[in-house]
Amino acid sequence: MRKNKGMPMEEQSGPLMADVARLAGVAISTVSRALANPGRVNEKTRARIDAAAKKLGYTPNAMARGLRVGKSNTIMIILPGSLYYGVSQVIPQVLQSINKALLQNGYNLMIANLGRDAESERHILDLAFGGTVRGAIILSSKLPEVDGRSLANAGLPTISMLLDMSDAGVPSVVTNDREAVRDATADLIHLGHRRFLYLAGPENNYHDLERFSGVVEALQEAGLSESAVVRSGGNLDYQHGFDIGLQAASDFAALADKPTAAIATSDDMAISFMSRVQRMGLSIPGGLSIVSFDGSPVCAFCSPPLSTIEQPMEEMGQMAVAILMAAIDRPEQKPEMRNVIRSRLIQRESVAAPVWLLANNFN
Amino acid sequence: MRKNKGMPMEEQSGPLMADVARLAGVAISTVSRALANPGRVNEKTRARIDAAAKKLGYTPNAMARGLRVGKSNTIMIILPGSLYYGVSQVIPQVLQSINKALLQNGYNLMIANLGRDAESERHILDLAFGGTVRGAIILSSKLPEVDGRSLANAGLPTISMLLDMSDAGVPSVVTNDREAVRDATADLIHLGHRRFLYLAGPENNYHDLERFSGVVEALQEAGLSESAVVRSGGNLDYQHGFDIGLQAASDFAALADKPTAAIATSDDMAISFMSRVQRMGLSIPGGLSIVSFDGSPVCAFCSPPLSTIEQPMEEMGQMAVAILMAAIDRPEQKPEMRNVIRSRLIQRESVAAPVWLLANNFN
DNA sequence: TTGTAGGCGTTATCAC
DNA sequence: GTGATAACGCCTACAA
Repeated sequence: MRKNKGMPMEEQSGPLMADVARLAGVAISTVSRALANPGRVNEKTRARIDAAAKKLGYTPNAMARGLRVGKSNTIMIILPGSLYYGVSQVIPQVLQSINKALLQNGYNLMIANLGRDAESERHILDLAFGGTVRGAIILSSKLPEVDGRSLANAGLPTISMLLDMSDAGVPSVVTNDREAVRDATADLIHLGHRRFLYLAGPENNYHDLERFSGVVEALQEAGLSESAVVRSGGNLDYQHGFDIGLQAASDFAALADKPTAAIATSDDMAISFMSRVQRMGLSIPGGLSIVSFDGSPVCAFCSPPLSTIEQPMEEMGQMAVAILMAAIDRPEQKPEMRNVIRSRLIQRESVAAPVWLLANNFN
Repeated sequence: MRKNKGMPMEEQSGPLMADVARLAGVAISTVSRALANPGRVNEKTRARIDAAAKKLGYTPNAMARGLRVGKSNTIMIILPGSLYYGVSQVIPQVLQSINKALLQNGYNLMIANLGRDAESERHILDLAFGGTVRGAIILSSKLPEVDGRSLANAGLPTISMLLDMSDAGVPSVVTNDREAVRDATADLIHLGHRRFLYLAGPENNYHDLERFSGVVEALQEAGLSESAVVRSGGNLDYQHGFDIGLQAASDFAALADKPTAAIATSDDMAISFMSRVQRMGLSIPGGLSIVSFDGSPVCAFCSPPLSTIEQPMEEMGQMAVAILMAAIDRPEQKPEMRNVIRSRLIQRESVAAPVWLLANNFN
């Protein structure tokens, strides 16, 4: 019989370490050692203990261990409340790769959604300050902060992914958006394009700033004016990519001096944009070239197949976890603040030289 | 100074309940009550305690509470290792809706991946038997089971989603796949189609069985033979939907007696299939009608826009959580074993009457 | 190499 | 209404 002073009514829980110890005829502490530190215990005792544990189907209680050692073994990933999930599979890929990498390090993954409400911030801070999690990977631009508490001073190892938060002191894993877009734009210029349409996500978002800068840099390098690019969008979230594309198609239709190339900042917007302008009678890439962003597999099956800049999510997830693990295990060692993974342009048939150049080939 | 007998070196942790008690000038137990059970404590004391807690930035330690009450407040979602993430956004939507619903009930969401390896099964069982999680939502057809332990007898409230596991005693939330496909097929028959191509996911998978049965039922009801449908695929995972579609296009090309309608069991396969057969010169829906499955938003922007059967993920997630909460809070009450949410066919331009019927309209 | 014992931070019971 | 106190299950410093 167990004692039951000060305890609530309880359904039967599984076997305890004490049960294993009794069956193996040793002290509890020996069981603990045998399980956690097999080297520090006699081989024969260890075998007896293992057998007993297996026989009872013993599983250590994670919360008791966590409380005792003052460390949890779960990591939280903070996803923006308005989660972007388009054709790009970014989120599932991130989750998959992070979870896999964490598992190999003995950690679990917990999901937290960061909305615009104080409630979701409070929840995340509870997770952080309540010792539930041991570290965080954040995919949102804002650090949770509400009534005095802030993730920034939770003493919680935190890594940012996709967005550069190194300014806020958070080590970040990002892609070279700007460079990739600059190169893609330079390619278009090289093909003869001189007038561009840029499809923007939410204005002033890190990605928008980076990617648009890439366009502008390419124009400057080619001696072209910034006025060579027309911006569309800026008021909708990436989540509404399809709507951005539709709006951009309207904008395009209304332009007197038509661009010959479009640069979309997500595959969603590229796809709906392309669909709509084709329906308007425009031919692609003949009448308009399109380059897009995200590297969604489905782009290969658009008509025409869509050129797109791929983001190596698998690699980014692995690196984020590696940096996080280092931050946990060796806190004294200052991590690299900005970690860049290279994007790759996947070239497909949505890009060609502009028609006027093909027609009168004298440039 | 804190005592430190038998304890490892420790970095400073946050304020404790004892600190709040000291600052408020009450006993620890009163603080505990004030925070968890505000009604059972004097209004003025409660206010003093709240103020003290806020001032110190106190956050209760979740593991200590969990250990004490013998219950955790996290739920795990078990995702298949070969995670299907195509254009359909099924997984992100599921996660989003489940997480949101759990949050409202005060629970956290933990991710677990169930691969084909014993290691991942062991990990999940550790979570279950180690008291880390309070319940599980499983999206995989196999219940983790390894060396004696099985999720089936972990005493862990478990709900299946997408797949019907009611046979295994697991309450399930599913869509009416079969019925939806039957109706869609009946529509095609009604339009005049008499010969069909069926694009299958992995053979004998629950979804494949259900959906193909739907096709066969419709044929039978119309007095047509089962030989009216040709199956393609069956050897690849849904994850490789694009490849299934490409293979189906080859199969289609090789058929002497061409089907006039195709039924795809995921949007991915429909999209790559359509892309490939169009490239072969086939016109859609003129030469071939296509109906697909998943309801991916991108289908609206295919050319032609793709008819697809939508799965209401949001609703399914909410129901799964509702049932899980009931299973946790009222274990004596037997839950409904099979919970069906209706799918909806989104009709678009990829479906039309077969050409021969349009041409000689005498049937 | 093994056993003893104290305590991680919280909550529930019991007594006042 | 409030305070003292004993657990929850495990780990580790220390003694043997």
